[in-house]
Amino acid sequence: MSRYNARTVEPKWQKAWEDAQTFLATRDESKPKYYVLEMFPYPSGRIHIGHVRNYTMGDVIARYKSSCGFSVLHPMGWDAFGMPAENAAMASGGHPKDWTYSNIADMRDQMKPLGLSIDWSREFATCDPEYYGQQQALFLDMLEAGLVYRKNATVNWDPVDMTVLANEQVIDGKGWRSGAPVERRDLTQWFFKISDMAEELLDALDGLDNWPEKVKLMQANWIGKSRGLQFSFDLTTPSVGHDEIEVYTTRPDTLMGASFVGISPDHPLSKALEAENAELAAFNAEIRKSGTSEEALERAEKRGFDTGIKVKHPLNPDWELPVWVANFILMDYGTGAIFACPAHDQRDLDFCRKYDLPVIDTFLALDNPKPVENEAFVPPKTEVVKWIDHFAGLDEANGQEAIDTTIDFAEQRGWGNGVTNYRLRDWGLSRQRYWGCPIPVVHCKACGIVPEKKENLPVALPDDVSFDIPGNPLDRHPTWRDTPCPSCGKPARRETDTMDTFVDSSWYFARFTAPRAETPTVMEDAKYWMNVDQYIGGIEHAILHLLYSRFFARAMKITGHLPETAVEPFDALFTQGMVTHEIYLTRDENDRPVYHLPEEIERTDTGARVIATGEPVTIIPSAKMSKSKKNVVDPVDIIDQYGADTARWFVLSDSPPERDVEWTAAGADAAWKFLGRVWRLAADLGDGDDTNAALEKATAQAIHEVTMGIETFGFNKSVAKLYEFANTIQKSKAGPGAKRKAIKVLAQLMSPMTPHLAEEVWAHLDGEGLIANAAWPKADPALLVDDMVTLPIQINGKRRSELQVAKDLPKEEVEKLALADKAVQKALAGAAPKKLIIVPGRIINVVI
RNA sequence: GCGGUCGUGGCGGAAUUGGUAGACGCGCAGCGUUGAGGUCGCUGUUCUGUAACAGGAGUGAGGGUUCGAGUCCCUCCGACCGCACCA
Repeated sequence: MSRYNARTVEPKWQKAWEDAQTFLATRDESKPKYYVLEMFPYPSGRIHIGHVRNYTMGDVIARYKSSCGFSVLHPMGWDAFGMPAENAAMASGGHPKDWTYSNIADMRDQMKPLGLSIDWSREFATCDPEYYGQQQALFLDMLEAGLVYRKNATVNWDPVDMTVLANEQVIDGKGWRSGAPVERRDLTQWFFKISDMAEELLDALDGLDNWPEKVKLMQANWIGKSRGLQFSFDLTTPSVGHDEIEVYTTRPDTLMGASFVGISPDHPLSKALEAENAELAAFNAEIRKSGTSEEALERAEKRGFDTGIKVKHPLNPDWELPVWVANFILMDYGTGAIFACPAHDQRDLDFCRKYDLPVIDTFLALDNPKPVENEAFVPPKTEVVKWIDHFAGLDEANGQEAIDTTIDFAEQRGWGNGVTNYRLRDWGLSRQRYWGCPIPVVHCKACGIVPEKKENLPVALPDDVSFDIPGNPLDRHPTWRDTPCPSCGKPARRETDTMDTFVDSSWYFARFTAPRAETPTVMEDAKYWMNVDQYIGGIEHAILHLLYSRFFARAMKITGHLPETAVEPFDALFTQGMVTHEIYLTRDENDRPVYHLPEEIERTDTGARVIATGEPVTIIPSAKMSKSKKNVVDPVDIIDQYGADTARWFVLSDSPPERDVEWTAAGADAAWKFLGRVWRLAADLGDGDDTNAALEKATAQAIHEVTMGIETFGFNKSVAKLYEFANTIQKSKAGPGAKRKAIKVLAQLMSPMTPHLAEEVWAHLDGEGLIANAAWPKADPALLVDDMVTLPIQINGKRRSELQVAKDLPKEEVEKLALADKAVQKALAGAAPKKLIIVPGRIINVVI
């Protein structure tokens, strides 16, 4: 008996596929197309077992769809711009370009042995000038279409390194390298007008039937549509050129509970007051010494500064409210000014308790009408509450009714307007960094901002740069930066900001349809291949990447680069879970954590211990893989040890694809053993004309269930069914002819998951051609129906017995049989049942 | 802080979407194969209980709806993802 040897078998079939160009995507108008895409990786240099899971899922779909007669596009590329390349250059010299391309080469070498059905002829990296040049062309078209503009925006500034910091580089309000407290700083930056499409991006979510509900919900919340009231508070005395403060509120119904008016430290009034109020200037300066992330702002302790200015309450001119500058008010949302109603907003309440401001209830709960103390009363907008003094005359009403009534009231009397607002802000794309796509514009003293001419694209990054000085090397590059104005020809300066890497990943899926074209896309190809039929990636991209891509697809339609039908570029989305691994932890003498590699520990009856020292180990299960925690599984090691099919089989087993899966050595071993068992089934098999009805029925059921599993992204269920089917074949007493037929189907059903083994089995059993090109098996529907069913009998909801009946036995007959059942007889003890529930084909419940 | 998700045996997980909880795999136990170990094959395996049945308990905790709840609703606890310059 020959042993299955993945090490020789896998490269053999990979070569066979390559020689036959099996996975080359061709635009074949005679066939339906299918576009499978997994989110492309960042070229860190090492593939991760999470990549293996992601790409294997896509590969299963791609191979399956191909077997079903589709012309499949399954491409791969690299999300290759970004900070890690620059960080590497700063840390250890070298050039981001060399670092990136060498990483790509390494990762490609690690990926190819997985045997993925990828059309590698379409591969590109976003840092290829051929790609980002087309991105620059897109940018210019978007600029012309009015989809891009400039405005001021706040960034994290490291005053020591003299550089802009990303949010992740700000740790506890300090720069990660310098340790200096960061400051907020205003810069003029480029923006995409995504907020203009807020309504459209929100509405269109309804049509995305094959997206996870949770992703749509997260996007809807992110867009954050709200209707509220915009109105002004008049200052009692005009101050620094301001005589009113315009506020936006989503709860105008609580206006009688107003306690103060709050403005953002960056509000124009606050900034104007700084000039004459040193104390406020100091306060604002202090507040600006925090990160710009929303999380940092919201979590910061509530702080405020009383400006001394007073405003009049719009409903009662005798009622004066103080104006405070408060750190939790965002200048980006609404008007950058609010009125605070502490009784019905926890943040406002915390603030008022801290600064001893009044708390006024405006409504009370019907069942528990207690005044607010230290917990704001914030009922759902659907809950009916009792109003204390509603100025528009409400008594008992729910929040939504109150809001609507109040807006109408204000509009009728002309002191306020109902306004629809969105939380979604415009997308700032400027980055003060080298390793990104240059923004193709020129700053000319005479002509202002001038787009680069398309024939001059790409505006390529210069290679002769260094990273030994902080800041953007483009900014200080002597020749690249200086360029003649495309309009007047006089000396001018290039824009030295580059684009956010989210731009690169917002249209790569479209580029894959014509990756070598001299325009961003080619309409014929885009029309044939778009949309992506199945997109697969991590849940961490649920909001930004997907929202930006949806925006870009619309922008590309407007600028003529995508057809109208492609404005929602991803027909179906699947978000897969992580691959996790246990962490092995001990503590050193100072109680600091010490992490151990799996090979450094051994299992004991009670847990595990360090082999070298015998020290007991704490095992943390299901942890995200991280180098520093020493729990990373390298796919290259797994492929060396077991082969790609084992790794592929494992990552599809056990966990549902949307959930995390824990990598275990024992699980990998089990996968490997199973593949060996399948090979042995086929290896010594004879031939014959014999048939076997039971095996044929099992085969039909396996085809049905495995296919359903793949169609519904239940790969773990397909895997379980394949185990069962293999067990059935193994235990079957059928002759070699019948078994041969069953095993060939088994190989086909396994081929999307373990393609190398499947080819080997197929070839061994004299299958025709490559299994990759064989048509997907079809189940005989007649073999899928059972004539008899087993009905469980419950007594008072507890299973007590069961009944074998013909599938179509009339209800009355089932009833008779159920009541005649021994367990039922015993429980009834001669009495009649209170109720008898019979769900045909499902269950019987006798209520006593 | 805000938004979203998840929680089932010793472990990973299944459950036709409100109808037999624990499929399938790991681990463990017993038996067989093997010179031994591993491999391989067979049998068993939620807990409790029993000689064996019977019986009882059971899906993070508590409550509710229902003939019937892992699944629906409410409260709480824990873990994870995102928060606009990480990709």
